[in-house]
Amino acid sequence: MATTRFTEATQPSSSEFSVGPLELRPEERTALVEGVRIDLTVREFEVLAALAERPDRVVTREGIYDRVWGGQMPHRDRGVDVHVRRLRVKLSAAAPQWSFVHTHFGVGYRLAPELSDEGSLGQVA
Amino acid sequence: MATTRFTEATQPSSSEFSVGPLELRPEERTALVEGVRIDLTVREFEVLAALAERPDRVVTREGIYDRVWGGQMPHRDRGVDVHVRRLRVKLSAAAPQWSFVHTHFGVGYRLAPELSDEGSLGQVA
DNA sequence: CGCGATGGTGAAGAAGTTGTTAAGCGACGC
DNA sequence: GCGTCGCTTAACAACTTCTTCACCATCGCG
Repeated sequence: MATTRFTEATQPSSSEFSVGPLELRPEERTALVEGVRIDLTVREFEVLAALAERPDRVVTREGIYDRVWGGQMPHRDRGVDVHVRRLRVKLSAAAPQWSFVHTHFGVGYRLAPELSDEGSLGQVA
Repeated sequence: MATTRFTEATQPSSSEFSVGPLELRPEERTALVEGVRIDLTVREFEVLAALAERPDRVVTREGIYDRVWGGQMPHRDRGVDVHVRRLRVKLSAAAPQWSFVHTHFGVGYRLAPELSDEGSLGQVA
């Protein structure tokens, strides 16, 4: 990757962690895919973080809600869904060959970086 | 697909348990056979859980119904049967050499992982 | 062996969930 | 004060799952 080298200067804050090609920097509320920074809003980042804290685990909507907004999720609230969508849009824009967030019908979402089968091919129409 | 390694991070929730090669994670409504996730719907998982809670015991349809749907099973209801079937399909798809759910005619079902006799034979298409 | 009862199977429609888009609002910076 | 940005909410479309039904296979019993 053509990441500019900051010989030392770049001290990783203790809290940052990564899941596959995804790197999270909670202190900066910043995420990187394969080294490329993606611009997430605060909410988007929080949702991502909620999922990233339990990679490959299904996190319920309630769990995400509580982790991001705090408290009980109002019945039929769609906030989580909408933010997950925007997250997906940004993630796939930054790394089209990867799929990260998987839906578990009736339960919630799961974060797991997976290479889409069309990875080597040009790309979907 | 490229299986991503989740080095550690994944801390097991306290409630998960297993029966033979089968692992259940109630919080996530997720089941694994020999470590491989199988995609079960919520109902399917609940039925499996109802059986898994009493391994090798015959659980009556009424028992399963009450555990999954709650309340008295309507006379001649076939819901349990239908879901058991779909469960079987998915289980055997994930682990063809195993048979898990056994029918007890006139009574109910029993969960017991058993190696099918053709396990060693190469009968794979 | 024949019959009634029970379970297996496949399919269609109903019900429930999620995807997607856009409008309304408030906060912020200029 | 105005324009921009992000969050929330609503509405509709698309999709998945559940339920129900019909029909066939199998079981148990006389």
